[in-house]
Amino acid sequence: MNGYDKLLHARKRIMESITQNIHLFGQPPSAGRQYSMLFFENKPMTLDDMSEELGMSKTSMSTSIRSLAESKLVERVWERGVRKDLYEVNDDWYQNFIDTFSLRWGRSISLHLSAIRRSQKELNALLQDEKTDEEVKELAKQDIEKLDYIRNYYNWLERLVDAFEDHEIFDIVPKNNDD
Amino acid sequence: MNGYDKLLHARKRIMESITQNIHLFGQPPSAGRQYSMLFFENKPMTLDDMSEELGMSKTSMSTSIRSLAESKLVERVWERGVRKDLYEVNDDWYQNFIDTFSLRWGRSISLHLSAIRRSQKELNALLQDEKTDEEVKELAKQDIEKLDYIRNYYNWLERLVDAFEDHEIFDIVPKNNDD
DNA sequence: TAGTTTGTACAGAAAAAACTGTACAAAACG
DNA sequence: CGTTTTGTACAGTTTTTTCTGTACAAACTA
Repeated sequence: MNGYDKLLHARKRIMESITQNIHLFGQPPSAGRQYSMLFFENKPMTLDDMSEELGMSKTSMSTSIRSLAESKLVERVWERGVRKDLYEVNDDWYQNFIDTFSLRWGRSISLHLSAIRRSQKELNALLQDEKTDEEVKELAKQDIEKLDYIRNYYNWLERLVDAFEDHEIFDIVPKNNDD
Repeated sequence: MNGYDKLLHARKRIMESITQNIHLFGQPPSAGRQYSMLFFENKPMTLDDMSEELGMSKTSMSTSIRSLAESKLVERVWERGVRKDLYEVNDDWYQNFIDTFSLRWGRSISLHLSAIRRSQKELNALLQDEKTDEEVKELAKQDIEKLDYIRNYYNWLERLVDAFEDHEIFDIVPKNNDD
């Protein structure tokens, strides 16, 4: 095995590692191969480049690169004289992590909080209503308590997301570690 | 609609919200229905209870409850005189979040770090070797630099996971918020 | 303007994940 | 000890996701 092959071998290990974990960023497998290829490629690539390099359809490249771009894992770049779309990796992995984290959990948080608000309103109405059975009232009380708990949890999660987004998190877990 | 139906309606909204987001905990949809049912049920349930209540196969209940238990989202409890396995939700949602977070990212971290270590070793060997082409050496240098960057990132992520696991995170994002 | 080139919409194929039903081993019971 | 109950392994089915190939609209070129 010559030097260049050894280099490729070392790269390939990392590429597979990335590919196997891209699902943590909500990306399909092909996006993982694509991302890891772009990571080692030192210049921006076109859809046709990627298609050829990975031996996959151009359609597939198009959809997965869009998914990667929406999650800000890759970026479109412009180069004079080049008509095709060019893409390269967004190389701030810390920010990538933060963006993905807020996106994934943020959706869940707002969905839950609005559901909780509505249900608590209904349950409170049930408590106020004198026509409601005592047993049902008892259950409603229990449910309201449970919803109070998870509402507090989601509030915490919301503040956690904020702490990531405004980089407060780096105060307790700093980036720089020279070990 | 009578009082009890209204209660169930309010519950159902929350249950669907939970079901739709259970994938964030790496759980299949059926586990979501199961979990949310257990959440409102005020006593532990057996596989047969769940199967009947959800109208799903017992096999399905068995596999998804195991998945939930492995992620510590539910717990097996014991009750005298009851032969069947009984399950109830683990109601510390903060800890659930932390456990899932560490599990999901922890796997990725150790996988990546070991891949990086190996590849960096190979690339360094390539640099030392006088038989290696200059061009290849140049590429190797670039790759080592890239791997240094992501190694630092994964070290950060590892410390982040630690900060969650030992609850340091509650220092900057405290649980108690009485709004 | 006509002729290319380029990205993506859409329909269908292939692969993966989720779920079901049967069968059976292990445990509990009497 | 034999009988019954209980959870799960496994094979097969359904559903969902991922990927491909064709077709076409928009953008660029000359």
